[in-house]
Amino acid sequence: MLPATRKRNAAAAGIDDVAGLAGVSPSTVSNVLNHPERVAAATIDKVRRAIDLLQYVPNGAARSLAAGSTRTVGLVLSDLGNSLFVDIARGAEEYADEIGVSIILANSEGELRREERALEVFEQSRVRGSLLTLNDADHYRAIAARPPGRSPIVVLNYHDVFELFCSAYIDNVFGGEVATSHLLDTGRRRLVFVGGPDSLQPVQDRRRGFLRALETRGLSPADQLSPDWINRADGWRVGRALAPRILAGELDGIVAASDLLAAGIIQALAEVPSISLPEAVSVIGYDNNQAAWDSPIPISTVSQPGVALGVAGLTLLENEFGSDTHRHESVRLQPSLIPRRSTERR
Amino acid sequence: MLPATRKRNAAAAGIDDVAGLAGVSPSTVSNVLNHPERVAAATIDKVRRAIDLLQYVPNGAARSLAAGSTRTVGLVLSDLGNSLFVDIARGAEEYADEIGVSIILANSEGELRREERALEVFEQSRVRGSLLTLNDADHYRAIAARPPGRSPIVVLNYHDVFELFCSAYIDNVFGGEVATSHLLDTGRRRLVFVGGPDSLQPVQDRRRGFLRALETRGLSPADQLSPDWINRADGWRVGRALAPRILAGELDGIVAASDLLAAGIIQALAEVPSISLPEAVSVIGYDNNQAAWDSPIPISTVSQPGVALGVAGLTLLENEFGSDTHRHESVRLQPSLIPRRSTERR
DNA sequence: GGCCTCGATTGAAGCGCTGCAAACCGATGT
DNA sequence: ACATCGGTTTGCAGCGCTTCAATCGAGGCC
Repeated sequence: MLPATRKRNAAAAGIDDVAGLAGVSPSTVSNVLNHPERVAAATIDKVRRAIDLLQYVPNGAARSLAAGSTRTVGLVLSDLGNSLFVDIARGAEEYADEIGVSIILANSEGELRREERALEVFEQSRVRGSLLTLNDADHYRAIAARPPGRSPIVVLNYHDVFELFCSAYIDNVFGGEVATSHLLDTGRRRLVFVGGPDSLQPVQDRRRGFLRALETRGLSPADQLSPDWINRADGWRVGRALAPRILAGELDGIVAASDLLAAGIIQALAEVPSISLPEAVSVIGYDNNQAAWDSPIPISTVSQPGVALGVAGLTLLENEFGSDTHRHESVRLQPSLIPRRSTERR
Repeated sequence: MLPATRKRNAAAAGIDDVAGLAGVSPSTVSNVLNHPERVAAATIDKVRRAIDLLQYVPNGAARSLAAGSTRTVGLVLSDLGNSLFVDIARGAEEYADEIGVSIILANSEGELRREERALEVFEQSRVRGSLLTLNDADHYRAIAARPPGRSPIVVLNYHDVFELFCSAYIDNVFGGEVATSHLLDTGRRRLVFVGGPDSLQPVQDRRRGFLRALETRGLSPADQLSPDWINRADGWRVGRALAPRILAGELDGIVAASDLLAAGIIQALAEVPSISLPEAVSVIGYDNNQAAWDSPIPISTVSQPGVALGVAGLTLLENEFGSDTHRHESVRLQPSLIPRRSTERR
């Protein structure tokens, strides 16, 4: 390893130093930290003062070793570029703060290898448990096949139908339905769904929601398009292709599987002077991204409760951690409609 | 297909169990893990087999307690929504992997309170040191005023002129210069800079680079605009305002302080049929965001070496950790030009 | 053969903290 | 006056691992 050059601070204060200064025993200092209710108010004061004075920072390693458990949970995020995951982190962190837990993050880039490695690192640091965002069934299977971990895992943003884990996810079918119903409610009838590929479970679900909403009212889709991906450029191409059909009156509403897609479509349509939005055609996106509100024509969208997802995940984890007789459960969260100008009634 | 039940391991194997199974002493197991060069090859084999068999996961808390140091470093990111920071994380993680260190992330949302809290959590887990991305001078001052930490901090994406810390940052003045020179090189002469507010140090620097590039060639700016912020919507407004001036031939090149800004400008201009890009006007952005390549007219941009920044930061940290006689240093990284269609020669 | 050397292995001593049971103490009840 | 009783405080025994000095054993050498 490294040569013995390990002293930065002359000597970091330990619990004994604090105890000495405060004139109590180390145990009492420990109690102040962990079970303040057992300690007399005056003593707490003395000890706190000593802690401040010495700038004592308890050694987490020693704490968790002695206590046999941590107050840390791991969170593996699969795409830091996606605001949904950032929201999940935000929610989990917020709630963690509340219950006095700390969160450590890891970024898997959606790669299975890194998901596994992150879980390993977490297990080494003896987290209480881990939250893991998952995208597709293959990863799910791989994770489930891991040797039974020491600490519970809660799966986020993926519906674990087998209930091998606790899971929390967002109801994308419902989201698609909500988006579609909104267009129907504002008087549109000739709707097209834009989104692909269907190998992405959320996209597939949104499409299913779209179809279900129409079916419920005895309508059928004007069309369904599956661009290669769901980015702005794909939307732009779709928009170009759709423009003539809009002018021909073939369709009056577009349900896009993502805000980027919707933004691209709107952008393409804006370049056609004879099409004015939202009169000629309503467009709704999905995700409540920056792209949606930060657009010349603010885009209606379906907002995913990422923050709530984070909170729900952590809650599940804490439950599982507490009980011995635990049955895995799934929590389903509902997305919500955010109407903006792009779907205003004409 | 999948095991229907998972139960937690009754008792996780410890180093003694491994030692027992392998028929050696716990010390030897420890040596296999930490100083394999001291152990006979045959013994290593035996021990490794036992470890696998028992699925032994060493207890990190105990390790770092006994060893007195960790192989973990903390990384505080100020904006997970910005791909630069995600790249920094990627770079740091990559290099960390290489040198056998693990990274724990925290998300500060650019809030000082959370930056401080994250550093505290890191210190409790006795990281080797922390990487901290900073935005503005106030935070820098607050962090510098903290009681001298036990572990070194390296500041990222902020030029610490006082050298209170090691720092690694990207040369935004140079970036602005490169962007501007590119427009000049492609025959544009009447350039305008768009970006604000100047309280963001990077924006200010980019503007300075813009001015410097012009000055070098004895030119002066056609104009400088300072929208409230640097998002797409701001760009869109700027674009609307600029359109008539472009038609009037007042300007033929736009240097935007961010890709979102550039994308907004281009979007606004695209709606004016008589302006065609990039013939009428060249636009260059900054950041190499998705917004830049994923645009109907791919946007030239200046790419920031986020990955390299992460690597540089971790390198600085490791240096500081190793040596006793350490002098803080700053590493400056150069951004690079990515020419795309939006600045093609007319 | 006895002695020395050197790589490989081991036992014991903590790392800094927490949990627990035991100890303490002033107050209360009889 | 003495036993009792909560609320507080304390001493002690580890938590699971690493480290370091001590030990072991197999050659090598005179």
